[in-house]
Amino acid sequence: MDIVTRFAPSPTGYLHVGGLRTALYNYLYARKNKGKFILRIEDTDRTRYQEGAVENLLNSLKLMGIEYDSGPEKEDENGPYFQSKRTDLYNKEVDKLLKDGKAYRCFCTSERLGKLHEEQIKNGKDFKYDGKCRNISLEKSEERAKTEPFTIRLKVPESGQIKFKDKVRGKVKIDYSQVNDQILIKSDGFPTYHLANVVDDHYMKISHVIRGEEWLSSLPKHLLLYHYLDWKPPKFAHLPLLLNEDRSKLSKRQGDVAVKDYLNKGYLPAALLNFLVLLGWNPGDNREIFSLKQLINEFTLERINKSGSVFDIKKLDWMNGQYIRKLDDDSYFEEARKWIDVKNIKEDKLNIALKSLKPRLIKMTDIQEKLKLFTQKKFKIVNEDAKKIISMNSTKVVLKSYIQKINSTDRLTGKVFQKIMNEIQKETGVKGKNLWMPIRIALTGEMHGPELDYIVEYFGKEENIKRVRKHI
RNA sequence: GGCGCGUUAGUCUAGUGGUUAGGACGCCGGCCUCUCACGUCGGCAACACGGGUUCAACUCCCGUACGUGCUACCA
Repeated sequence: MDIVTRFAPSPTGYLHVGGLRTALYNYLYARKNKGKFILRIEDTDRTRYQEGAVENLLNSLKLMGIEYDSGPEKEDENGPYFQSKRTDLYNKEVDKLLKDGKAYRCFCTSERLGKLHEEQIKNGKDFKYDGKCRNISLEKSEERAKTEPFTIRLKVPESGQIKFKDKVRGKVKIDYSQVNDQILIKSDGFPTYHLANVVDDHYMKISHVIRGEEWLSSLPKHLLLYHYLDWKPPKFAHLPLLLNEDRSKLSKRQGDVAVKDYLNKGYLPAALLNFLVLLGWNPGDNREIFSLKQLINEFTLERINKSGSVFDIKKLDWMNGQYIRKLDDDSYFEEARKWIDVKNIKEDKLNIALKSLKPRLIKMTDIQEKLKLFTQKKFKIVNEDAKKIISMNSTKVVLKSYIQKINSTDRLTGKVFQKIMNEIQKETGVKGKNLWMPIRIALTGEMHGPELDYIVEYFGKEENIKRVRKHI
């Protein structure tokens, strides 16, 4: 069987990290099995549609490196890939259902439905449609349809139960008595998710539906639709939810959920992907760092787990740091430049500073702030300990000797600096903190920071002398 | 309320009847001729509870609790 998967978001805002993970799993499964990965836009709810949402979705996916084979801007014979452009198809199929008595027109007003719902809540009953229009004859229904507004509902068996297998959950069974006569076509003529989804998945030849757990409860409706239409249903895999820290469903309230937010904050796409793939899936051994290519190789549906996972930003931070350090220097320099705004610094000089920062970054947005240590022209020593150290007697001795020694070198590199410090230690007998800290403080004003090699080399001979002289 | 699904450390997870319950993040500590970070080494920390089944249950069954999803003319 040919493997075809799909990601089917609705254009109601930005791409959500949970959506990204769903897209990723679908993508990985398709690529792993040399199948196709499709993007379909589910825009049947005109009230929730947001301008620019589709462009945003496409753009986010692109930035994350997830490429689809068919979809918007990649239309082919199975398209169009916007549900709003496929209404004829849905109507054709629902007509069949109507004729076969598998669906029926419902003329109930939303007022009546609202009242019904209220009563059911009050009486503690199941919240279901009461079937008032269920047995209107087809002829009468056709007649009334000419003058009255209506919806079309799925005729769900009144008793019995449905059993099915989910690739993630295993065997699941649900009583039909629990399943509502779902509306298939809304009074505005547009289909609901349930109808459109099944029809599209069938005609787009989807072999595996990999989607969020929130759909598990409505799977009976979908399966029933496949059965009524005499179609072979695809395989299903319902993914565990992504959760907030308090274990509720991941939401905007408790932090960022848009993929763009994370990108803007300086998380690398590869790191975000790597982090997300591990929320609900594992390779079966202790490895944690994976490139997209490796993931394609390793991914299996069988290793997706059942329980929801908390989106732990601390681990994302760690992983992003890993990815930054893993970058080779040239790619790192190139990436870093996107995140900083510096003027009048020569490239190789800037690179020295950047390199010293590389092991210290969590997010790319950290760079600008950390770079200040190098770019600031003036500073005051505010730390009390630093003041103490800089005014010690041994400090004067060390600094004097330091100036003397760098005066007689032509180029002050990190290596030369190490040699000089060695000599100073031997000559003055000062060592450890008392030897090194004076240089650091004189150069930066701080007690903490990157390795001195880089700082010394960055400033060069003249600037070293200038800064150190002030403290003798 | 009903129904579905889930439950190994604070978090992500490995584990499929007999293990000193493994790894990762975080946290704590040692080391890395200055600091902080990186790295490295080590440490703390978990099978929700109660019944079964079995010579033996984290593992199988039932129940309870808790969490979560659905119960829309939203997806």
